[in-house]
Amino acid sequence: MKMMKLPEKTVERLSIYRRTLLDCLAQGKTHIFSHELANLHNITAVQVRRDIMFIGYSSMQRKGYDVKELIDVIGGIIDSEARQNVAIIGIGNLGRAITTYFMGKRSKLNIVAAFDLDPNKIDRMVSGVKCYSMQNIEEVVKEKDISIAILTVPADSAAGTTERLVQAGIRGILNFTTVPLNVPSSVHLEEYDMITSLEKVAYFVKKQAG
Amino acid sequence: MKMMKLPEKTVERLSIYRRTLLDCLAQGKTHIFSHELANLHNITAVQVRRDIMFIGYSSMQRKGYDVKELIDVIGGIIDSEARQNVAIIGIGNLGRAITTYFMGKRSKLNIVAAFDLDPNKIDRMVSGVKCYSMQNIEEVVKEKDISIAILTVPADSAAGTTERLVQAGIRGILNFTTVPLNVPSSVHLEEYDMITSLEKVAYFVKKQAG
DNA sequence: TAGATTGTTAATCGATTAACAATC
DNA sequence: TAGATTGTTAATCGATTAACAATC
Repeated sequence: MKMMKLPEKTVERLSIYRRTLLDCLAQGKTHIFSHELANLHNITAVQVRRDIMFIGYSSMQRKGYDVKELIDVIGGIIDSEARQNVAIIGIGNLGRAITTYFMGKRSKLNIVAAFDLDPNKIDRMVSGVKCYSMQNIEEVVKEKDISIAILTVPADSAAGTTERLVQAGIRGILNFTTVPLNVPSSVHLEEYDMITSLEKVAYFVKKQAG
Repeated sequence: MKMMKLPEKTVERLSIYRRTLLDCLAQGKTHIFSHELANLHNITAVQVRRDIMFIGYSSMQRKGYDVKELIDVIGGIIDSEARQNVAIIGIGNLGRAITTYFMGKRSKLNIVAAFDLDPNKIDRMVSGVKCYSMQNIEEVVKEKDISIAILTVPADSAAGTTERLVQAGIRGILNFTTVPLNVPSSVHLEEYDMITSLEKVAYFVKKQAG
């Protein structure tokens, strides 16, 4: 069955629902109503139902959604069938924070390599991941079949490193640098800018002061 | 002059434009066309012009926007007149990464305190910021007039800590934990979820594989 | 049944883009 | 002038919400 393209926001929420559902399961909860799931995320029950409609899941009874089934259905939609290998590019404070965060959490996404310039890190394990030299990006990406890169390098090397990742055949990049990147449309790019987030909070806090 | 409410996305882009413009200024560029600014961010020139229209700035000549003036106008819109004090709650890898990132960068936003449970950090400087005990959140927030909190604590203490921050009178929270938070509407909440971002990249990478 | 809940269509809201007159 | 650029209105697109029939 070929799946229709999901709205971006729905994909994001499905990822979040799944984690909440896993918590519910761990607590022994077998069914959950749309309004319960909605309250846990400060959104409306209609939105939850619409998202679930998109993935074609139905609850059958009026007892709410079956937690276990829903977890599996979401997994079937957003997970890849095969494992997807991930690399951290730049294993400084941020790189280590992200790595520590993910290690052992998700089954289909595996952080299989880190890259850095620091000779003290190269060829060692850092936060549980083998660190390679930046010089070997191309080889290691191919050798380990890495399709996704998390970019946590200093701003001045962001553009150059991205160029090399694209050349090496990476398919998706999650960019934590404050440099806007240019990639071909065949590479999926997700950018997160901490400074913007903080300035945004500051702006809305100021506004309220009115 | 009372400023009209800006769209959220416009606020985000203004923050990004400003940093690009500061780079341009540093490179001695005095004027910039809408299409140049657009190309630097992979967006359209129309969008840039519309954002600039929102803040009521005009270029006067057909020589593009005056870089310096535009920086100032954006600052006048998104910055607070007074300084805004920021605290990092939880100064682990992520907290340190963020702190290092911001230190000395922005003039109106100041990270003035960190909080942690680790006795080795309390009452010391960590990444250039004084670290206080979590037990003293309420006092220090008031004493130092902290209006914004960056939440980088472990998931299991996220909800409790948020409760205390709200009680202490915080006005805005930037949440990096994977726990969705509940705050009164008077507190501006911005959430960033790394796991969702990575799962989203993975989903779209998979899709392309078709 | 009456009440709670779901799934879905239509309406609304917000953000982006197309189109174009005005300006230098 | 002709060409490039801007500022702005109208049209489009995408996401959320309101409304409601169907189900248990």
